[in-house]
Amino acid sequence: MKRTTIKDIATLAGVSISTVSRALKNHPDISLSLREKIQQLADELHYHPNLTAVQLRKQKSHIIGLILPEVHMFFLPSVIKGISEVIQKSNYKLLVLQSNDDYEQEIENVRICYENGVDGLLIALGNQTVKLDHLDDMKEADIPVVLFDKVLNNNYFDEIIIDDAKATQVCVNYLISTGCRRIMGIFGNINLMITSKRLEGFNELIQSKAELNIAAECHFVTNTFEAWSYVNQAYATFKPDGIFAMSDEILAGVIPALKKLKVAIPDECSVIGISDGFLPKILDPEVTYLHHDGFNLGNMAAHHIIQKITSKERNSPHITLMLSTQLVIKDSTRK
Amino acid sequence: MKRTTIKDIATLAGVSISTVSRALKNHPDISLSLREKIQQLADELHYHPNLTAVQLRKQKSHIIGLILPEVHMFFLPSVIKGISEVIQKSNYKLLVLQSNDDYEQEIENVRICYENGVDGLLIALGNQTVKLDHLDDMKEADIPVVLFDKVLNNNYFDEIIIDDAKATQVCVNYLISTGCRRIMGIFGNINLMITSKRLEGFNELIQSKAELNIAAECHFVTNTFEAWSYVNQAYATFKPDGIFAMSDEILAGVIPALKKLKVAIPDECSVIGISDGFLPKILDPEVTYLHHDGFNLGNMAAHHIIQKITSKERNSPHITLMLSTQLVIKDSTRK
DNA sequence: AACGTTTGTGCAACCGTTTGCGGTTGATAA
DNA sequence: TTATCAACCGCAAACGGTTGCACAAACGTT
Repeated sequence: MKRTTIKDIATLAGVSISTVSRALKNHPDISLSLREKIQQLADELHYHPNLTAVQLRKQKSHIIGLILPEVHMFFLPSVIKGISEVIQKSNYKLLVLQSNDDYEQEIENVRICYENGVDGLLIALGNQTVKLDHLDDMKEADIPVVLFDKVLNNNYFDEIIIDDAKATQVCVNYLISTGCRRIMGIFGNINLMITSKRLEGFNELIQSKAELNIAAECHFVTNTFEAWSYVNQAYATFKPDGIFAMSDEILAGVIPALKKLKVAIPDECSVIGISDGFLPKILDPEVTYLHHDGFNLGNMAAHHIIQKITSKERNSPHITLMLSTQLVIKDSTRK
Repeated sequence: MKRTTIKDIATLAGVSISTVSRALKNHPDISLSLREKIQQLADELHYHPNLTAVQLRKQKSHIIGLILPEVHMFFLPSVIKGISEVIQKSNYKLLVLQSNDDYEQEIENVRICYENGVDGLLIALGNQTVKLDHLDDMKEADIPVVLFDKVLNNNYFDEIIIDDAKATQVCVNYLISTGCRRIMGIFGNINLMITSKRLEGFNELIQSKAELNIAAECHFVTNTFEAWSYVNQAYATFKPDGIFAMSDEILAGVIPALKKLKVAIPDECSVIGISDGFLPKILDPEVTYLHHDGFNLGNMAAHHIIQKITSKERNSPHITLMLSTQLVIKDSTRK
């Protein structure tokens, strides 16, 4: 069955399609009686506007592209939720694409967004991405782009992140303040700016505490399982008394590894991480973490892109939004 | 800067737009030399087709709607991943909408999908949904719809699920076979068919083992925290020696609660659940679970909807796809 | 009676592509 | 020379709406 169009209504009502179009959006030009008649007719015929046609005519889609490296259970679900909530409330829709940490795929995804006429693009970069050339078309077409979480230094596209270096320092500093002197830092993929910044913060802090003679060791993993097996294998040799996990994904490997090794947390070894806040609740013992709220991040990102879409001010300068974070102290660290 | 259209290319090449259109898709009607010239021109101008226009003309969007009750960290991420992977490989795109377990919102989301001209719809129902009237427009417009995970009995729309009753029975039966005689079942929202089926399976099994005189108690919760607090409060009074958790979300509350109560798992109380398989890896002790693979579910759902979209056979009979499951035995249950 | 004004509606162009059909070439065969 | 036929390309309608503008009728004003 073909869906009913504005034209069908026009024929039935004996008026022109422009009249129907106006009547359906309550344009005061059309007499009230006619408006009501047409609206009722539309209801009866189950009329729904064809947004594709509207899109074409109005040259805007009310669609926002969301490109993610990968959808896994950590952090991203709350980000998606945060984004989606704001987007839907503002009558936008979300085109979600996965890049699988593959640069080619990411390029492809940007292209898809472009061809589909998204009004804006939210993107978290994959770990192979080292330049932003693939966003050039967006730039030229004046389509707002906001980078979040996994970003790259640039002076054009806005970004929403946390102060990674500082966040890391807060964590490590807390470990030190509770007496840790042999600290193991476990980080994600080193290609990501999020990782290099956190690593930088880590190293800086350790150096600034040179007088305490702290032994530190860093390692990079790409998923929970790698984190698990690294700790499992390296714990005995380095014998840390404190471990910093830069993300939930890593944290989820660290704790089980320590438990398998029967290391007492925090008596033998403290654990701290940067986390969304949910995982710590289900791990045993509860983990002390720097709270990095994914939902909030999603909210901000969505609000920001919508604001950029709506505002005429397209040549506003590049800005970086820093989210605030907060240390939540639990049982995984000494007091 | 306006994006270049087929018309711009036509003007520059001194040919008509139809020629350009054909040349760009390598139509043999156009001479090879002209084709190459036009394609090169298109490259230079960074031409990208306007899919909105194509959509309107061809009357198909290559967009598939995905409606979810809520995006949380359990199960759904792998489902999304599974869907997304297949969809993208087949050159489709995903419009993702959240219903927040709100019926009105779900109706709205279906409407959005319809108006945006999705070629197909994948939907997991919210817990308020008791009828499928909101899918009538889809039915009339002959747009394929596939229900997955959270479904409702019906004889029109295809569904992809597991055999919930049987899955539950496998779990509970295992508990019994290892000696449990006081079994606590913790289930999700009772409005969901997924819950009622599992509950049904649970009760049936208990009854079929009447000669063993098994004490059973069921309770319904809506999230991890509720599961946690229920176990925390009800454990002492019922004193179960085995707990069945119907999902990851619940499992994530059960284990921490038992640990807080210092209940030895599995010595004092066994735990078993239906799970995606990831959570058990990070909980301590590792949980025995019936593996319900979200990624696979996503894959199947995506394949199925695409198959329905592509096949001309629109009046094929309603079918229910049952996914297979497998019991994975770990430390949380006695051997 | 002639003239603005308001009110209500229709015309037609436009958004960017696709595609059936028809027309123009030049070459080949009769 | 002329009919035939590929090969190659353009015309124009169509997809389903939106919107500036013209226009007709009805109304009140001097």
